[in-house]
Order: sequence, then C-alpha cells, then structure tokens
Amino acid sequence: MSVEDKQKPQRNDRVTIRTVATHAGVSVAAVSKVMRNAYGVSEALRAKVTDAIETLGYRPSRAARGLRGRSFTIGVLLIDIRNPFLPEVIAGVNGVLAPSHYQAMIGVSDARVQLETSLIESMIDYKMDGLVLVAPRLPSEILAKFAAQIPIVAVGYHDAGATAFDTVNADDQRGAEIAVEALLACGYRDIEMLSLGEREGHAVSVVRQREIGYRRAMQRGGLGASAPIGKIPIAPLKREAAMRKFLARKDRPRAVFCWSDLDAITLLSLAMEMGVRVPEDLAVIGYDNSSTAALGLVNLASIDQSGRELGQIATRALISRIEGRTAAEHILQTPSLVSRNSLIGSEDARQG
Amino acid sequence: MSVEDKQKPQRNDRVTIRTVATHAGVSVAAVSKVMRNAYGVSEALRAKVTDAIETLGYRPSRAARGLRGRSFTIGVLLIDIRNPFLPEVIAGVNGVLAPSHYQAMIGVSDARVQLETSLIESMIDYKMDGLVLVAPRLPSEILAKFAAQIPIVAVGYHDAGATAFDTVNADDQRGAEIAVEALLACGYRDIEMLSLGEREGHAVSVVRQREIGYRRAMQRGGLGASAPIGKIPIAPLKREAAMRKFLARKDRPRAVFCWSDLDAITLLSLAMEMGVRVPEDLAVIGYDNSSTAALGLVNLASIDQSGRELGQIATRALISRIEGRTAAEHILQTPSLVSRNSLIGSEDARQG
DNA sequence: GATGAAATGTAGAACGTTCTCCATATAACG
DNA sequence: CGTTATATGGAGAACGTTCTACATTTCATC
Repeated sequence: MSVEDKQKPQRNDRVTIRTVATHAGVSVAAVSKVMRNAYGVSEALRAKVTDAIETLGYRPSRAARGLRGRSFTIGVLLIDIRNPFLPEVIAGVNGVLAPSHYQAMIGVSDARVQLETSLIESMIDYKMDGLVLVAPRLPSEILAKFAAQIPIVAVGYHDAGATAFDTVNADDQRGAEIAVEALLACGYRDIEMLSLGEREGHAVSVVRQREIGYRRAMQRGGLGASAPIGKIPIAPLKREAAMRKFLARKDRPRAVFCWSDLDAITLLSLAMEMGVRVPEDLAVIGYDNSSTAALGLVNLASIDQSGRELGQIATRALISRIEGRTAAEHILQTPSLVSRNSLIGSEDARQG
Repeated sequence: MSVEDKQKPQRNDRVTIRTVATHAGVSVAAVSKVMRNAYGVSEALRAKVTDAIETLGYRPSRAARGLRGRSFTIGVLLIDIRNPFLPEVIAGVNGVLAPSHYQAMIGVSDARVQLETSLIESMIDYKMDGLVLVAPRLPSEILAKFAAQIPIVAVGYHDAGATAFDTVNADDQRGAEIAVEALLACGYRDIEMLSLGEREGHAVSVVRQREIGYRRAMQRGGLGASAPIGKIPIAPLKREAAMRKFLARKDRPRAVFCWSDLDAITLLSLAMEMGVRVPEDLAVIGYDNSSTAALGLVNLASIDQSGRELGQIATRALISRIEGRTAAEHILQTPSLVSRNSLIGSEDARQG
C-alpha cells in the first residue's frame, strides 16, 4: 500500500516462496528450511521468515510440494458413505490430524473395485504421504503392490499376515462371539445368523470374520451341529424379499444375529409390518451400534466397535509409518455389547 | 524381458511422460498433447502414444499436472457426514464425474469454520479445478474472494445475488410451504415449526429459508397471526431436553413441522417414550426424506429434495464453469412431499 | 511448379517446491 | 595464530507436467 510497493517484480499476484524470500531478504532455500523446520536455522532467520509469511499470508502450494517432497496430506478411502460406521472413522482420523499439519482428503469408491483402484492410484499420483483404506475390496496382493509405493493402513480388513501394510480392526470374531453369548445368556437356543450374500466374501472381510466367530460361539454353546447362516443379498429389492421370506418361514429361529445394523434395522421394520413381535417372537441383535439403533423407536441391541477409536488408531499408525517404521503392525480392538430391548423384553414394553 | 531391455536409461522405476515418449519414439510434447487430446495430433501419432501408454501402464502425476495446468480433480466440501442428506449429494457428484476424466476428492469440515477455510485453501493449493461446497458456513464475501481463485458452486446456500459463484438449491421456501400445506390439508390448524437454534443462522442457510416458507404458508392459510417457531439447540443433550420440554407442554400444538429429519426422528422417538401418540396426538412432518424416515418403524412423512439430483446439477454447473462460463447461475429445484403415517393415521395402524 | 494455408510435431521455458551439496562465518582447541 | 569442527545460509538441480512459439511437412489452389 505504501509508495515503494513497486519493488516486487512479481507479475502475478500469487504469493510464492520466492515472494517471501525477497520480502524477508533471505534465500528461497532458507524459507523452505523454516517451513519444514529443518536443521540449520538461526532464531533470527526464523523470526524474519515467519514475519514475512505472516504479513504476506503465504501458503505453500501443495501441488509443488508433492512434486518434490511431502505433501502433508493423507488420503482416506471409503467404500460407501451410507454405512453409518464410516462417519465415525472419519471423525477419528480428523481428530488425530487436526493438531498436526497433515490434512485428510477423502475418496468414495461406492463399492466399485474399478473406482477403488483408480482412486488409490490418484492418491499416489497426488503424492499423498499415506493412505487409510477402510474396508477395501481389493485382494491382499494388490494392496501389497500399492503399499510398495505409499504407506498404507487398512481398517476393517483382516489380514494379519500382511507384511507390506498395517491393519487396524475391531476383533470381529470376538464381536460375533459376544453377540451369540448374549443370546445364549438370554436363554435362546434356536439361533441363526443373517450374513451378507456370497459375492462379497474374501476371507479378509469383516463379514466372514463374524461368521467364524458366530460358528465358534455356537459350538462352544453346544449348538455346533446346527449353526445356520442365512445369506441376504445387497440389492435393495432382493434384500427385502429375502428378509420377508425369512420372517415368514415356518421354522423361523427364535433369535437372530445380523452381521450389520443396516440389515438388522430393516429386519425390525419388516417384522413390525408383518406382525412378528420383537423380542417376544424374535430376538434381534445387530452390529455397529449405529445412531439409528440407539433411537427409542428402534431400540436395537448391537455390538459396538467404536469406529472413532479405530480411525484414531489407524491414523496414528499411518503417521508412524510415514515417519519411518517399516515392520507391519496388526492391531485388534475388542468390541462390546450394547444391550437394548430387541434382545430381551423389559418391564417397560417396547410399544409406548 | 528381452535382451535389448537395457536401452532405457531410466534410473528409477517410475513411468513418466518421458518414458512414454522414448518408448513411442516421439517427443514429450507429443505425448502431452495426446493426453489432453489437444489440437494437432495425427491418428498415427495418437495410436503410437496410446499403445505406449497402455504397455507401460503410464499414469500422469496429478501433482505435476496441478503445478502447471489442470489437475482434473474437483474438491467437494462437506460440513458434516452424519447428515443423511450428504451421501446422496456425493453419489450425484460421483455419478456425473464417473464417465469424465475428472475425479472428486472430499474434505470434511465438521462444521468448524476454521477447518472449512483451511480445507478450501488446501484444495486451491492443490490446484484443483473447481469446488463444490455443500452447505458452507462461510459468509458470502469470503466465498466470493475464494471464487476469484477457483470456480465454485455452492449447494444449500441461498444467495441468488452472488455474482462470483453459482448456487444450486432445492427451493427450501417452497418445500416448507408444501409441508405446511399438507398439514393444513389434513385439517390441522394448530401448527408449530421446530427450527434450529439461533447460532446457526445466516439468511443464506437452508434453515432460515424454511422458516420463511413456513411463515408464508401459515399466512396464506389464514394463520399468520400465530406462526410459532421453536428453536432446538444442536448439542445432543440440550437438544433432547428441549424436545422433551416441547412434548410435555400443556399448549403443545396439534402438528409440527421439523426443519430436518434428524430432529423429527428424535422427536418421534421421544414421543413414543413419553406416551405421546403420533399422529393421533401429534402429527409430524420432517425434511430430507432420509432413508431412516422411510423405515416402517419410523414412518415419517418428509419433504424430499433429492440430494442426488442436486449433486448432479451442481457438478454439471461446475464443469461448465471450469470450461469457461463466467456469468453466475442460480438453480432452484422444487422439492416434493412424501406422505407417510406420521402425517395422518391410516386404516392399517402404525403399531403392527 | 510456386505459393500460401493448414496440419503436425518438437524444443524448451515455466510452474513452486524440496533437498543436496557448497561456501562462509563462528567457535573451539592446541 | 593455525587448524579443525560446527553452525548457518545459499545456489541450483531436480520433480513431471503443460503450453507457447516455432520448425517442418502436407495439401490446395492458382
């Protein structure tokens, strides 16, 4: 604003590292050093540079940074935002990142493997510093190949043998066991699991893990002989049809463990519609402890796996990996039961 | 794999535009032209280059692209992923982007203005090609300042006077009118609106728009004299308390219009808990037509604003702006009513 | 053929950082 | 005072693209 404003030979108005250097009367390299707080900077220099940055409102270009060194961005890949579990994970990631100078960018693949691959590639091409993949659909070898190019932490992906990347999981086997144990404790013996249609199943997926836990707990309860698992397709229409069929069955079980709240809640709705009383005719327990499950109207017992916590742990693991760790880590959190009326009728009946 | 493999003087293993050029026996510039399908490329050249790209599995670095020209990425900014309306918008954005060579990166600001600003800046620093801001909290002048640096389309931000950026909205005034008209048509006269606590209110926000529509419709219905608006705070605990107080009121109205499904559904839950029958004692209509509202257990009448469609329209607008349009566009979609049992009791009663 | 216009391909300078040497100044030590 | 270590600051080459300006070729048209 003053007269000697002309001094700057900038032809454009973008403030670059060069502008800052000129303004502070130091070299470009010096400014860069201050930015990255690298070794070999005196207090005096740091002060000058910091001042200049402040006055000019300088922000380093992430694009340029990525071209040469760190971009201070981590990518988060989600298969599907509709699942109420995922926002929690994001919240956890953002929480850990907030005080650092890292930032998260999120990609959504809508469960399409094609898009998932291309988003991961994009994030690599952006030279992001690391990736958190939530419930990826990709096979382990492919993930390992990507992990050679960029630090990766997978959440909701059971592959404790992976050496190229870390995994962070709730113990889904244990979670399913807890669910079954709760049903057994309520006295139910005729129990079935409703799981996800076959197309979705790598062994690494949370669904298959829950099936394993379910079977084991049934076995332990002396019900190993019949531990039936019904498969519910994902396509909305087929899904409802399958559930209606299940509810109408003559030999319908007395209690059901659903692999996910999403299915459990739909089941509850259809049960009400078809006159099947919960829990008098059918006890239901879900998985995820979503906010919908907690609604008084729904009141669904569920396994809580604290997505927020998983997000936090995953992010911390990723940062430590970015900062040099190379040995793979595989972290397992124990989930917990949240008991509600769908499990066992209480004195204050469900219907208000 | 053959003997003459040594020809490549590549010291690293990253496939760059130079690798491709060498492999195809053309210049770097030529490859770049093919990539951007720019003018001045013969069929023969294009074929050679395309082949080389294919064989080498070349992917251009987004970081480097951003440094010079387009990055072919658009940023999407969300205030909060928990709102069930937002996944729909994302789906719309991704749908339009899928066939193009653009990709979306999402940032989540958790309703914190600080973080919102810094995410927008980051996206600019990444040289993203354009931004879709969903329900931004920032004042119009600030958005205009950003819009000078990057094409911006705001969704859920009523500022038809903005010249620097586009807006895409459902007509929230009209939506509220439709809700009130539906209540009037059912014969209710004693109607109240439950809106959002005061802290949240620029005039540009969807909430305030819905209040305006509510008042106008009440006026038209001859109820202008008393068109009460209750304010519900956002903090979870205060929120519930306020709703309980509302439900317990002696002069509780006969029907209520909630600014959002999130609130309406909580209200429904508390009503059940407190023995207030819906719709016999209290009719409820929400806003967003979230998937939860559609559940048989919930059965909440709601205004549908098709987030997916808004996302699609916003994305198309953004692309046209990236490609040169400068005159601002302000698009308004008309929402529609989805009638359900919370509005008026049907012969098949709510309780199955 | 000669001439101009249009089409095609290339060289090489940006873009804004980081980071590896270097050069210098200062301190420490015999 | 030399000599050697240490701390500080700077030059300049990357990084992998895009894109302008130019050189060359091809094609009509007279």
